[in-house]
Amino acid sequence: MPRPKSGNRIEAGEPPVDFRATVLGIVAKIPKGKLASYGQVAALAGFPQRPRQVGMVLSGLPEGTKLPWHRVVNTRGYVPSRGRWWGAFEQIGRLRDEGIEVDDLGNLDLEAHRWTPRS
DNA sequence: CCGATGACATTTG
DNA sequence: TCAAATGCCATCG
Repeated sequence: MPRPKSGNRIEAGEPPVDFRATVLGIVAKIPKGKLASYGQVAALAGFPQRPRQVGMVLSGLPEGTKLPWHRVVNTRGYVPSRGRWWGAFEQIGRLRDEGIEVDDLGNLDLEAHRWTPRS
């Protein structure tokens, strides 16, 4: 597996941090064509007050990750940074492939595709 | 150890 | 309605 260049925080200790693992688990459960906000995922992970750390976890995701992290957006309803970030543009294109309406800026209709977990 | 930063959220002006 | 300020917690330098 690729060894991410220095700067990848995921291996910065890489302890059994359930937070990271849990968050990734939640993201992995997001069905195709659905969207979830950071606060949503954080809350499902058991930490309703830690949306930022969720972003940090996703920021350390390896390039070959299978997690549909691109389905995780903020409450505003747009993909991270609208392209300011390293690879948002490519992920935006993937969202379109999922059947989600996304414009070039990464803006999308979160409420229209809001993923709601059921007990 | 302490200060600054951050793929955010929420509240106030 | 939009823009700005504040809060929360973890990681980085």
